[in-house]
Amino acid sequence: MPGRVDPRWTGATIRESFDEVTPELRQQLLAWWELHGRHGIPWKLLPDGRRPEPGEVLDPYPVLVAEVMLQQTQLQVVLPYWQRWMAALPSLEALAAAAEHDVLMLWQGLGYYSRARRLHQAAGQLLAVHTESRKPNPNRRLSQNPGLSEAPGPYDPELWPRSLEAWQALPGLGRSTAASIVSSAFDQPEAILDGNVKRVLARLIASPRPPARQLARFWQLSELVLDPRRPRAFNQALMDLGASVCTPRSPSCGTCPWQGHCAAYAAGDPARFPVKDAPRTVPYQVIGVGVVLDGAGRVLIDQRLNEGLLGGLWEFPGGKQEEGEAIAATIRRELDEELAIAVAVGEELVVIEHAYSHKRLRFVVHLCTWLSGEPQPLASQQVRWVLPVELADYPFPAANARIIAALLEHLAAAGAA
DNA sequence: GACGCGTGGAT
DNA sequence: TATCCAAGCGT
Repeated sequence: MPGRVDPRWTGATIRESFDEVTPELRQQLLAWWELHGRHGIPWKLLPDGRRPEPGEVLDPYPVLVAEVMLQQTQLQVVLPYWQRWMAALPSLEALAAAAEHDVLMLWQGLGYYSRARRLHQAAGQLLAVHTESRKPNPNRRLSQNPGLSEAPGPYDPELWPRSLEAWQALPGLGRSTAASIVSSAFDQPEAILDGNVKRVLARLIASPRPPARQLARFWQLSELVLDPRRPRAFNQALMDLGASVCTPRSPSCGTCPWQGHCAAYAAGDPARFPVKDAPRTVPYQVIGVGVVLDGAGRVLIDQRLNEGLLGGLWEFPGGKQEEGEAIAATIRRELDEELAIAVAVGEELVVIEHAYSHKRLRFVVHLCTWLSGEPQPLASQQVRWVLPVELADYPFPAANARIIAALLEHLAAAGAA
């Protein structure tokens, strides 16, 4: 039954039901937020720079872009990417019309690249629905097409869904991102559940189990505490609290508006929450990489498949070193298997250690000379010979960006000699 | 429900 | 330096 908390959640200072303390929790958090919250986030302001009043609507497009960028990514990292994106693709129409290549260029360095491609798809879907609904349709009754008589807002209200379900149906948008969008843009009462909220709530109730194993209950709890009168402000306040006060390592409980209600604080060791599962050991692999040059000074790159790691980005070809295999042999074998070319492996260009979320790689990069075979995209979307100066026009993952830097240094040194 | 999926900031 | 972890989603 909604509106009632599992008795096991009740911590030392939460003796009755949550229903009785939620008004106080809301008031305390919002009062704290007015003084200490992050109020300058650009996509949460009106065009004139004012904060929106309760119920006032924001343009959903900047919010959509920001919320997808913010998935598993900190605010200060997102900000410059969002600024650059909005300058390049200032509208949903511009995004939908953009080439995927340009979308990935704007996302380069942010990570989780499927987000960019799915956001691109989502823009196309939103616009396709809109275009379809605008087509004259003799079978559609007028009453089925409301909105045409509504007063025009600062954005096209017909273009953007209001319901959580419609947003969540878009690629790359799950419940939390969809809820963030509708609560931010429309001030609708939908609960969110990101890392900040999980941590704050886990401490509030001193949850003995990892949030990931209690997702339904954490969603329910986020719904319970949400202030339905000021959902936009409340959700933002909850995240700000987690980001600035209820931090992972050493929370500043002395300044927390919820200290008096926090079961983890009452238990004496708030940093013990949220309880975590034991971390998985990440595999370690050595990758042989070939920077293949032809006689015209061009270098060979390929575009990765959309599925899997770094999908859609470009790279220098290579692959995993096998047991007992010399790295030069790895490079020759991989370029034969994946590109059907023969190369002579030359000097080592650079060695790069790089950690992903789920594996650690050591890239051993060698300059190579192309010998024979027209490169084939046997394990990639496409392959291309480009001049080194043209590498800046392709989206590369972070580790490959370091290879490019090393290559340009090498060429500059060779040219100067 | 577990796992794959990037990168950089903070400590 | 090593580790944690971030405005999560799709499969």
